[in-house]
Amino acid sequence: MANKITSRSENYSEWYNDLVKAADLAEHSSVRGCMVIKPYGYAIWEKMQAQLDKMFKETGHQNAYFPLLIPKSFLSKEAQHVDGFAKECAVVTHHRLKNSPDGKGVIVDPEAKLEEELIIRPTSETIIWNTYRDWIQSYRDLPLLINQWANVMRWELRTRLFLRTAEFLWQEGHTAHATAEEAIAETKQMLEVYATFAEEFMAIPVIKGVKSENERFAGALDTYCIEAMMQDGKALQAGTSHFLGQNFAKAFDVMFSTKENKQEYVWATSWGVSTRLMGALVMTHSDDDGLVLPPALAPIQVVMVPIYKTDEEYDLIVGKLNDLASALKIAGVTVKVDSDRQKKPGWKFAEWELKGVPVRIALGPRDLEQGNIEMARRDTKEKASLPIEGIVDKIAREVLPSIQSNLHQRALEMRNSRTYRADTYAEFKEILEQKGGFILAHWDGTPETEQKIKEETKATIRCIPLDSPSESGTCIYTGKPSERRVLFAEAY
RNA sequence: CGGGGUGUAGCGCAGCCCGGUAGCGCGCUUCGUUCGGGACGAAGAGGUCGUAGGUUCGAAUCCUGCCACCCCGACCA
Repeated sequence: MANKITSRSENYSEWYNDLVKAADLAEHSSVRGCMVIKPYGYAIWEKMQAQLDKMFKETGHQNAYFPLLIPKSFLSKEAQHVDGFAKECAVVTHHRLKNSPDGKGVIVDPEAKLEEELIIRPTSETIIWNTYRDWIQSYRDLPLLINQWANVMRWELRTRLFLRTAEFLWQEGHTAHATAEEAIAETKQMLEVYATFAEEFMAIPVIKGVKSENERFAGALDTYCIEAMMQDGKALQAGTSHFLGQNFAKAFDVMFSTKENKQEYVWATSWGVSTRLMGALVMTHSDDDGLVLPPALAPIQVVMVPIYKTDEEYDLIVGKLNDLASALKIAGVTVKVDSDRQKKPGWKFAEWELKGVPVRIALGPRDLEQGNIEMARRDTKEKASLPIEGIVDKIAREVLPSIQSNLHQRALEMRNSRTYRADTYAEFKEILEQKGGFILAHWDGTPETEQKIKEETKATIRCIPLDSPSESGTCIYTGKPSERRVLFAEAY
């Protein structure tokens, strides 16, 4: 094996790092905490972007772009917001370099100090709401539905490829509305968009819910989220949608005239998903042999490997594969014919498995004689010899959709088998220590109790699931009354 | 921010304890043979040993400072 991957059972975290590098998704850069997203990884991100962008536009949003740099004073206008982000901001203080006196390299020119420092955006609420003040005068300007694809920077003390990097790529939607009801509806709508995207395209089952006060976005009245379970039983927040109330409108003085010509503050939402979704994709489906990609997001859905000995055979077989590839492309399938003559078939099989290509086709003289072709599925590792006749249709209509739904099903079963109900604190702790996973339990609704549980067990409330039925019970920690179970887990 | 680790060829590492002018595997280049699960042979190319200073006739190796990155923990809207 050229690229050896630590097995999941041996060390899940090492497996993840090995896999991200071996599958050529990303690598560490020479900048602390910042990664280089490699072409294959970026291609997956582009597929995600394309789909999400389409869904945003279908729900009436437009893209725009705001500055990377935010004046320091903006950040402090919303008190909770600055509290949440102050500790992880990169700050621009100067605008010029000059040759150092000793002639070795350059230094920051002390004379080029900025009047006001600029913050590299950790998120764009402040710069955007400062801009919205000029864009919104009347109820006729509302709703304002904007999305931005951008990079942001949060000076994280501990980083991990895709899951938590100092700089990451994301989209952030920022909308403005005339009423609270409309803003709340928008918040929920975007949560649905994220959930649909996760389930149908990423094949990741998610739990929709509301964050507790402790976990809420800094400056939001409510944070809605989707939570997914990774293979090690830990939770990963896969997307958030915030109802911001009038907090930012008040901080940035964004008012509009109603039909009755009264001045009112605007209601806001923001919502985002990031390259962290790449980490979720890896940790939901992949195995010890490498990446496993859902067809909907695979940059290459079908790879074809020719088997041959002579030049004549090579020409014949690659020609045949090219024909099949053309037919598949017409059927809407993305294909690569791996016609590299330097690499042997065995090498290619291993390589494309590592990269998670959903379907692999191999064609050799033996198959050709019998009118057959070998097809292998990445999800189940099944290999089958099938008639060439009808193979295009079978792959496009049957196999790829089947892989997509199988991955989702498998992930759902994994999650279900590791979701528990706990009625006592002892039970709760035992599940966390011995099994890990999601725990549905009663909670008294106070931040203090949540904090205590977190300190003692590392588990936090991932969300209050939207679909959790009301059920009276008592808090596992304090014994106080509770009306519904909430979702606890250790989180990434 | 606390603890640990690592910086030597594109990548992964050995050499350091015990100082003598740098080596292995993969990859790369050329040629030939191979090709149904990570082929083989031959010939090549490639290194300011993180950095600054010190000790010494001589430093990748010993000493001191600095820098960077990684891992574990705390933190993480």
